[in-house]
Amino acid sequence: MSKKHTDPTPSQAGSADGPPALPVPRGRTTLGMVAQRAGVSPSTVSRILNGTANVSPVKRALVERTIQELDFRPDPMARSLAGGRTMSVGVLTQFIDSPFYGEALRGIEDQLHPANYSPLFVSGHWNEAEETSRVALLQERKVDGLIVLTGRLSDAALLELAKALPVVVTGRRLSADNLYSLDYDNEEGMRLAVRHLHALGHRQIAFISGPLDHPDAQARMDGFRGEIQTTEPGYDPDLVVIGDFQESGGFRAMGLLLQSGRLFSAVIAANDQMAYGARLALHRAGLRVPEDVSLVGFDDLLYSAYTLPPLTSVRQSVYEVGQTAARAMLDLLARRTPPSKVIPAELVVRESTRMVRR
Amino acid sequence: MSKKHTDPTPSQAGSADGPPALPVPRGRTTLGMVAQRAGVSPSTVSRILNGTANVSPVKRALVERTIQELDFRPDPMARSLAGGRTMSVGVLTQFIDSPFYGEALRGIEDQLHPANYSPLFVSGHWNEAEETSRVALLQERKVDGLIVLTGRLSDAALLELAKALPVVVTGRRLSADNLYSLDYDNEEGMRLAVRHLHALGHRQIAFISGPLDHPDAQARMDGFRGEIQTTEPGYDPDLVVIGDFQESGGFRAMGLLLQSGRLFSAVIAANDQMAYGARLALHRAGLRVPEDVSLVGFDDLLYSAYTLPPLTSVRQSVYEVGQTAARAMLDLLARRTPPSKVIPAELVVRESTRMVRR
DNA sequence: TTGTACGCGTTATCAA
DNA sequence: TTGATAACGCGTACAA
Repeated sequence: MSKKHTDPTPSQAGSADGPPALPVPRGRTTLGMVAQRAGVSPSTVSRILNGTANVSPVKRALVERTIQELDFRPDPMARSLAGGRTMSVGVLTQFIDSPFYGEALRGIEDQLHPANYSPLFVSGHWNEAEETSRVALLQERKVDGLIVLTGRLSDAALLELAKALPVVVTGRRLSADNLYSLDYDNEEGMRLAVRHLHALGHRQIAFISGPLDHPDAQARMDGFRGEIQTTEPGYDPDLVVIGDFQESGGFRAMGLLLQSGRLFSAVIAANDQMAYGARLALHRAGLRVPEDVSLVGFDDLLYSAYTLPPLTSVRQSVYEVGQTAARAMLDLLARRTPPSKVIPAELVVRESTRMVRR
Repeated sequence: MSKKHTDPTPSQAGSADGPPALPVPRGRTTLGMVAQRAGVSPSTVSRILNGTANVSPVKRALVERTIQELDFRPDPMARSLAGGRTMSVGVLTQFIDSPFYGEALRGIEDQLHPANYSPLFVSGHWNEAEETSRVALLQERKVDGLIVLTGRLSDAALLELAKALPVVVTGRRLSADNLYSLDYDNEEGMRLAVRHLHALGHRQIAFISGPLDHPDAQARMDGFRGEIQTTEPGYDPDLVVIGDFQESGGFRAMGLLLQSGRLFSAVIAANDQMAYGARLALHRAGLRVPEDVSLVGFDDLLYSAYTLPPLTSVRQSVYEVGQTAARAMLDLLARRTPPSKVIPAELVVRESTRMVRR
């Protein structure tokens, strides 16, 4: 009789006290209460919850009904303490408000939520030390898995992590047990851009690169260089300038290009943001896009369809990358082998490119 | 002698095995181990950690040193289970990749982290039911506090929540114990925009509103209407059209405006994204900005400085909103009263507006 | 000021 | 198949 929680007034929701009232943080139904009410032991309830062992169909049904009635949901914290899952997966991104990776976050969220997992977002700011400490934080929080969006962690560090928990990493080609890597095809995307311009008759193609210590930037640069080398005048280092993946960097880079006096009829920016900056610089210099120079971006941000002129850009659905990463994580978590999948790059031709002027 | 964890090999970090190796998830140092090593009771360690009671300076120093040596960090889960804090605060936003609220998330993150709190981001998608369920999820996860970025929860729901945990809301004017609300001044911002245009001689000013069931949209609409009513021709309902806060909606809205045959020399869009769409529609119609029509946006997104022409827009530092909200939360958590602060709106004049043509 | 003992809600081990 | 029982790591009455 001295039990603490007795008669836990089930389902008292939906009374007539106003609109969608928040489910009253009821005196917290516990697993023990369910067990008691169903007349079974706590272990049995736990087993049913986790599918840890076989339970007789009758008891299972009974317990499941009771769970419904009491609207019982296991406490993630208690679960974690006891060595179970936290139903959360850590997501290491670089800036929480990145227009590029942002879509990936949404993809992850959209996939994880229906599976009852919660993403835990942390930002590494493109700084290895910071990434390392954020990942440590995630481990403290006992995430069940870790999704790493590119970033600067070493392959070795990732491999090491994969020994402790399932890891999904994008922007890399790595192979290991408990580790799934998902590389989008930066090189191919860049090749597409070069070929497009080439087909339009452009021969002097300038390139605004991202910072080369940035994995995406390096890959895109490789793609550009590789493809351009197979064409007419070949690769010309004077036609490439390094930016910082920001609008301002693109602006400055274009300024440099213009100053250099080198001629070019087209420009590829390693990302859309730099393309925006470059476009403004061209405008300031009295040059029109695409009449005077063609411009190609990379990423196909949402805005790019609405810039003036609408920007031709290389698209690799980052949203899809996020979704795929999350699904792979779910697979890993369920001890299934995720299907390998490549996110294709695709060129979206709009109005910033046209046939070279003769 | 049958203790489980003995001699927990302290600080084995920084050996010569490669670059910034991840701090080996050591066999987890526990509070008990600290206590044992320092020769005090676990409770004493706990008290020092939480400042729960007075401890003699000598023991305190000793324990603190031991904590350093062992690199001990309390387990958030265990802490939560035992009724302590989780050192996490829930953040309800609407879309994790919103270009507008994204900056706020960064502001929150930047403030919370140094204080050792982790944000837990969830998205409500402008859907009251979803917001409610996400908040419930946050409560399950036992967040210490809750930051709500605008959204559709009722004031009543918020007030109810504030009884259970500290709450900070933006985009609202609410007052209650344990609740801090932070309203940015949409109305004033809109007034600024109208006055600017008016000063340039514009009299026929069209307005592209956001969806009116959206709090920000309503406030901005109110601001526009209020100010325009005090001027020359007054408020003309035919000159306002409802958009959806997206580029595409701005595009369509401008199309409608153009079709209507009504004359106007300037347009205000309730947010930058719609301004982008409107600008493209104007372009398609052969109208130039600002030569033929002046255009003003709202939010001053990062891109707006790089659009063609650079967009005149109303700025209210969302980053600052995030920071302020987070600081207020920290205050609430520490049982201090947050200073009331208003985030001022400011007009950033660029090149999309000019004197009306006569 | 300090220590002991218990409880938080769950999972895991071991018997039965 | 099921049920006790012991952790998990920490906070906190309560006692000393």
